[in-house]
Amino acid sequence: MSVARRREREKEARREAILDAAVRVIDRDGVHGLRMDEIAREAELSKGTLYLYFPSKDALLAGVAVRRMSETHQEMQVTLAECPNGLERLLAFQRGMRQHMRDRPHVFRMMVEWLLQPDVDDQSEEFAEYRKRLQGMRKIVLDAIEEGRRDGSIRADLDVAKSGIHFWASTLGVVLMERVPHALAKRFGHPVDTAALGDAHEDVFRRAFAPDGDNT
Amino acid sequence: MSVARRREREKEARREAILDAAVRVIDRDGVHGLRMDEIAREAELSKGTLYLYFPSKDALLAGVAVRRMSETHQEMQVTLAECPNGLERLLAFQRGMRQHMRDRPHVFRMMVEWLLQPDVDDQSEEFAEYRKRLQGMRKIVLDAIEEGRRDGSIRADLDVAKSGIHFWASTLGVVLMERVPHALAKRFGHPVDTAALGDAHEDVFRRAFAPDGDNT
DNA sequence: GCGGTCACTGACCGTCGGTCATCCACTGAT
DNA sequence: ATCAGTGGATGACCGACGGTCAGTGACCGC
Repeated sequence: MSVARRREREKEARREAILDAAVRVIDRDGVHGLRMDEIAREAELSKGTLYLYFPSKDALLAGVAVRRMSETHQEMQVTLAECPNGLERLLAFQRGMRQHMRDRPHVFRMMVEWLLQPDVDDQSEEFAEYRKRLQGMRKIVLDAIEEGRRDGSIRADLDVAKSGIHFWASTLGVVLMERVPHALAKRFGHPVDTAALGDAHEDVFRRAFAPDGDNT
Repeated sequence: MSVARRREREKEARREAILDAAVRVIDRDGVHGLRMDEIAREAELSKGTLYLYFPSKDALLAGVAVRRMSETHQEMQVTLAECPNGLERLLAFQRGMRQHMRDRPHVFRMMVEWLLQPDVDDQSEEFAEYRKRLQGMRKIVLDAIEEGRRDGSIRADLDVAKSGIHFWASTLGVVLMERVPHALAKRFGHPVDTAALGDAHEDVFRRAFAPDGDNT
């Protein structure tokens, strides 16, 4: 009775093919204005079929996001392992996040955009997986701060949870502004030096987290 | 020939009435899922009429945003004037922004959401006005840093433009996360202490911007 | 009172996420 | 070989929503 197994394999393959198609469309046309019909066409399937594999557009996008999170996570493990202490690891994490957003601007922009939407479909399995990955990311931050406190690279009087969530929040802000230079220019009326953002970000947290009397 | 003048007055009044209606709808139902039909119904006008006064939904929202920016700006002038130095003014500005977002969660959330949209209609007069207000806000930040450098409350070796844009970016991140506790909880799988964000934010910049050797 | 203007209306359009009646290829039992 | 049953795939269709425009009527100057 290997038919059932083959069916299952094919089903999984098709699911992956749909995600592949979605990534191609996103990389080609951007996330903005991403249409299910377009993904269907790229995957050479009908739109209805997409809904056999994903309960909603949000779920499909969550599937794409999970892939990207997974890639980032893997790439970062190497870099993070090389860091001499907690503070450096924290800063490397933030650099890694920003780097990855630069590599896949559309995909990451998508992740951020629907992160802000209040009514995202969060009931899907895909979303549950996405949540898991995100928790993993967050754990990296918390662990790095914790370790930095132990190895002396970060002030011992810092509240880990508090600083962690704030580091996460401000990094989100930096990434957002780095990734929308065009929108920024529209709003501020002239180009903005987004390249400086990363520098400033790192410098600020280096100083804010350094033990007292250590302002290198 | 006062007819023309009266017409103009009435036109302005209707425009304001539409904005009033929009604000009421937003305050009642939230920005999410805001429909032009709903604004029209609230204003006791037909949808077509809205488009006689605003070229697009984005423009109408920009009109609402301008109102809010104006309110914030006014309220903040008082507080800012009382600050003893540049650093305190900078921090007061950030507190003011966060405070206002707390008072008008829906409206401010809207501003942020379509700030992230790449294809917002930015050709309208309303948007131009919005841009002007935003530049005003940004100027407060830059001036505060500049003044802080002069009065010694902020490190003299800071690059004003660089630090300014970063302060703006990270404040944006903090505000975003403060304002979406529900979405945060969804993603992190448990409630997040957003109240701590403001504290941490202030603490970080106090330390990062303080002159060397001054870690109070 | 009459032609012209102007604000206003609401039925209608195009787009897009999502649904469902239907079809068709394949399977396994007879 | 045949055929009922299964399940994957289809695409026409729906409803929601931003935006449009031909038509209406109130008011104005003449």
